[in-house]
Amino acid sequence: MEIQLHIKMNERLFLRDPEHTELGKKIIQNSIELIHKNGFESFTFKKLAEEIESTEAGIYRYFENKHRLLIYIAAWYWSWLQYRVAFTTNNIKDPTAKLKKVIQLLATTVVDDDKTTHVNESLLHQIIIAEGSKAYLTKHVSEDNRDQFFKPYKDLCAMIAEILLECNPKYKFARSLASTIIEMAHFQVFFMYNLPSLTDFGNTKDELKVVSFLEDLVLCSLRKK
Amino acid sequence: MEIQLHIKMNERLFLRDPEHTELGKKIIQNSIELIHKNGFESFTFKKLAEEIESTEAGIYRYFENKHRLLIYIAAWYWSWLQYRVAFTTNNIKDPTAKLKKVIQLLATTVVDDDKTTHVNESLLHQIIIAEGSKAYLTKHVSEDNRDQFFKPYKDLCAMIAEILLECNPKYKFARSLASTIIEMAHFQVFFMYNLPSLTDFGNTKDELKVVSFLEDLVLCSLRKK
DNA sequence: ATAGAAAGATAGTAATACTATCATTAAAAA
DNA sequence: TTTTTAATGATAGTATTACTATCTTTCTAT
Repeated sequence: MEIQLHIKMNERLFLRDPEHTELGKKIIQNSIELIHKNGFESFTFKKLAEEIESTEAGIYRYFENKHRLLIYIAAWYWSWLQYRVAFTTNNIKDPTAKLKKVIQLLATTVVDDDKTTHVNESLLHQIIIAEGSKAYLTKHVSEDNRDQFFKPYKDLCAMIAEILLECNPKYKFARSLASTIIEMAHFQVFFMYNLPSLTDFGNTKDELKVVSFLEDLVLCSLRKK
Repeated sequence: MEIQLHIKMNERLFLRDPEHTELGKKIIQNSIELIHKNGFESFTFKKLAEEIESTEAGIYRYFENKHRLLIYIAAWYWSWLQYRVAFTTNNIKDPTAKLKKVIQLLATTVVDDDKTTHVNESLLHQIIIAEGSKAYLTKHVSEDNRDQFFKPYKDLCAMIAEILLECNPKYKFARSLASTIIEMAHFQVFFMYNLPSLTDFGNTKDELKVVSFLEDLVLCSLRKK
């Protein structure tokens, strides 16, 4: 049995749908690899074109600019995570157990998922840790938000907030705690590897310790007082 | 009585010390204004030169590139915050009270401090919220870290971690919680204004609610179990 | 009076971030 | 089978960015 996972993306994110063509898929796949390798700042459509043996102009037919492409792959990532959260927590009754699953999904290394051929989820996860915030840390966030570019992120946040409220319906900051979990699952891992003294896990580099920290943080907050 | 506050900066951050000359001070002051106005992405040394009626080449005598300048002003900000934390919490015995002060300093709007003439702290605070992470979210973090560029941030984090340990010496994640407080004090404010559904404060836009959230988060975690 | 440091003026280069145009190929519709 | 259309390739060109280099002028400390 072969199952293909297809994520329907916001059409305003691209000029031509990259999922529909070979070149499009190559663009996604190779931009993930290039951004992972050299970072978003030094990533250019020219370099990408050389990598896939196409032309710069060809890539501009798919994406307005490299920032849109970043938003695209970030949105894809958040959609995919939401699917994984839904899948993983399905049939689990205990909201605390659900929460633990979610934290683990967010903070630990991803293994490449064969259900999507042209996306290397492992690299993507690392990209989002290091570059994801740049998708919204711009002067045009609000416009981009109006165009619904961040809907997948916001949906995931809302989903986690619901689980938090299942744990404790009286908790007052469900959304903020949800976005804190998401951001910190990534930042603490980034810090652990790159600025270790900002964490308590620098010597072991063990992602499971980030999980412990977040579990402790969240479960304490939700405990009824 | 006039008191001047001077922050000694890491010398590797600049080519010529901007605090020592008129042009240097103008560079700092106006780059803060320009980055605040148009964002870091669209900020260039050319535009800055026009603004201060100097030349691009002149600015390159002070900073290697605009990213170094960003690190510089971020480092200045973190040093300044550390000073404020030390000043504000001085003579307070109760560690919980200290903590509350710290959270407030981090999350609420800054009023321009006359002790420093060439830095508009209010704008600076807003810049760091929106652009601060870009200082370290790069492929060359580790090198920059080796050059001690993030020392002020790490010192502040360590200082907050100490207060956390005063509250509860058995708490296991003091550094990670400290960096979480710092990051979230900024991100939650950013989200509140720009992606409100990621928070619980979108309708009121009240920074004090971010303070409440963080206080709740931190104090729960530190409570002895 | 003069040496040295800082700033101004100007020029130039390679790379980036695009836009435009025209030809070619491949697949789908008539 | 022909015709249309969609996608791609090839090439060129522009404005801006991110620098480096050089030479002159101004100011200031000795």
